[in-house]
Amino acid sequence: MAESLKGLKRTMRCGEVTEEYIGKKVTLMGWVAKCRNKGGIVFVDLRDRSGIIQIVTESEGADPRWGSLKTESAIAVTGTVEKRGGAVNPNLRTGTIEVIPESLRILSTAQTPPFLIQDGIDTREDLRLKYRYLDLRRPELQRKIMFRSRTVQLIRDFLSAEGFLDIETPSLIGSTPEGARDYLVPSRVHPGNFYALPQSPQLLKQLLMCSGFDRYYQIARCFRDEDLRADRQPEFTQVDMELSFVDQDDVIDVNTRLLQYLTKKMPDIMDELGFDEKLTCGIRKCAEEIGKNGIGRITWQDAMDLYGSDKPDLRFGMQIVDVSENVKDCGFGVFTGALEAGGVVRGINAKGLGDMPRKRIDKLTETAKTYGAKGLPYIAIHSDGSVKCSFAKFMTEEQTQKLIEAMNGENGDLLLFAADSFRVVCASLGALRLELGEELGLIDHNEFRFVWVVDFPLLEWSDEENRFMAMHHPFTMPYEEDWERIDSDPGSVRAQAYDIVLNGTELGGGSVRIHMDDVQEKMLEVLGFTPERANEQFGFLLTAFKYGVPPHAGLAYGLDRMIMLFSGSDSIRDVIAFPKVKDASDLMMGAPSTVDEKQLKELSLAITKEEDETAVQS
RNA sequence: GGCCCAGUGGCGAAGUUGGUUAUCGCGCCGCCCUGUCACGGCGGAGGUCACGGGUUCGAGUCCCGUUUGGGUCGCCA
Repeated sequence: MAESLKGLKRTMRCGEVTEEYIGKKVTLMGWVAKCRNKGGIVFVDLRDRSGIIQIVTESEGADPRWGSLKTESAIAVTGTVEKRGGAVNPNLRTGTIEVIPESLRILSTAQTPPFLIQDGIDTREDLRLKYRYLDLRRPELQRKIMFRSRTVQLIRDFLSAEGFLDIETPSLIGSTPEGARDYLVPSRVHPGNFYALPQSPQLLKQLLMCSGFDRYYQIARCFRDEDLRADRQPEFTQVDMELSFVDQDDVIDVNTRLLQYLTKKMPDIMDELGFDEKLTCGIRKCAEEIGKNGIGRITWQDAMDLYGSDKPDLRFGMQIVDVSENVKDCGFGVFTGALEAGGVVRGINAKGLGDMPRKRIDKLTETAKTYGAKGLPYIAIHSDGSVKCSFAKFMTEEQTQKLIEAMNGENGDLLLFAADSFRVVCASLGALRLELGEELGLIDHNEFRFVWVVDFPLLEWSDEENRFMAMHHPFTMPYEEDWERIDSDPGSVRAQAYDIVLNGTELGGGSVRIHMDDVQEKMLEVLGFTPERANEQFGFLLTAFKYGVPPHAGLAYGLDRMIMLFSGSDSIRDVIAFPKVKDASDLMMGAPSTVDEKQLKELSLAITKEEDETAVQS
């Protein structure tokens, strides 16, 4: 059935054939996307990664197999390019030409695929992932994967021109239990000992700074054994970089220029690959904006206060308003109670939703509750001017009116409030803001809005651990002027840490690192490390820092997220060739799986009975 | 670990308060068609309604459990 390639050379890809080739002989190879057999004449759409071209055969003397080709078979065609004899197809790049074949080779006949190889299909994700190699044939995914490759090349071009060195760091490293759960790899030669796969090359890149490679970057695979999300895979790729003898502004500057470069270059690539014009246009607009004005900065505190999030979506307003002052003397216990407990009372104004039905408000309440709010007090100002306040009986007419004024409430507005700890209020109002912004159509999905979020807190209190934890990581440099409060008020110390945020998604983050040993020692002490444990875990780094460490700082992007956002994808899985599903398994390869008893023995591992039974069952 | 959503021929969906032979579109197979490109026409095959149990005279439909996938909270320094 299958024929060989012997004596044939592909001359170009399908989409690369242009009118210039009219009259010339070409050899094309690809997949049968569609076969339209009209009886006396057969049209075959031949597809490869570059696009589709039409092959036309008339019955007189043509290979009869043209009329009965199986879709998705791999074929080779030699023939002559001609101007179309019939109507042109304006939807196709090769729509004015076609190929009249001389010879056909069926390189491999395809079975009927389990789903259609087309854009816009609505097939179950698990089926698509089981046959990922077929799903990847769809033009939509082809475009995204090729866009990813081209973007990585742009990143390399830019960083290389800026003097960054691409240096690889190992994947088998020591485990550092701070932060995310590690993926562990058992050692055969050291029974009972384990490597960890890197969560990021953090410590290694800092050591490269000690070695004098003052500008480093790496497209680095990272691993975190945590639950998945639409924008989170257990195995993902970072664009990781570190610079010596620089401060925060230097890092932000070079990265702003990187993003300017990328957004400027991307649209042409996307046009070439056939992306949606609106999306490309959105990126062009963004490039123009940040090319002229750079990328704005917002402090972590402002981001939290105004948007309830450390990754604010700036594509729309609906800012959070603090009304603590306005309600501190009212009769509503929920408000006053929260204030007495050291919390805050804040609200958002959903313009135009004042007539929202009660059921929908209940749904919003559920959203607020997911984020820890105990309820959702609201004032609905109906379009006829009548006011429905869910806590009216605790308020005087005057107090309610003042509250409405403070919220800039007008007829037809819905005012939603949260009264709780700062954290809960931010989380719930921030989530409501996003939900309502979407509902009100305030978010333009072809718009791209960057922002640098700066001045993160150095530490974050953990109830679970009952201690302060590093918000970024334990090597993050505090602001000098805040450092004196490290004992008296550790929570108020700000860090020289920064995130780059795009449309409400954290694209990347970084910090200036501590290069002074007294600060580092104190930091580890505050984090609850005994000198012994610190030495055990980071001893190599602390020692290295004793031999002349340059001041250094860096940043790492989530490459998958970056590609996801710029390609207009809803899920990170669309821009990763072989992604994993929610429970971190691979539906195509069937990983993870059980292994031979022999392999376990070599690794000095034993599976406990209970898990063994589960393994046998599956 | 919690919560929410979904699973009906190969694919996507419909299926009413539980009621005869489970419906439609795409795909697939056969025949016809010389300018199609979402080709068209005629005909056909293809279903343990995710799995297990229960309620009922009767379950795709109701209940319980399981499972698979998605979203999300926790988690992700």
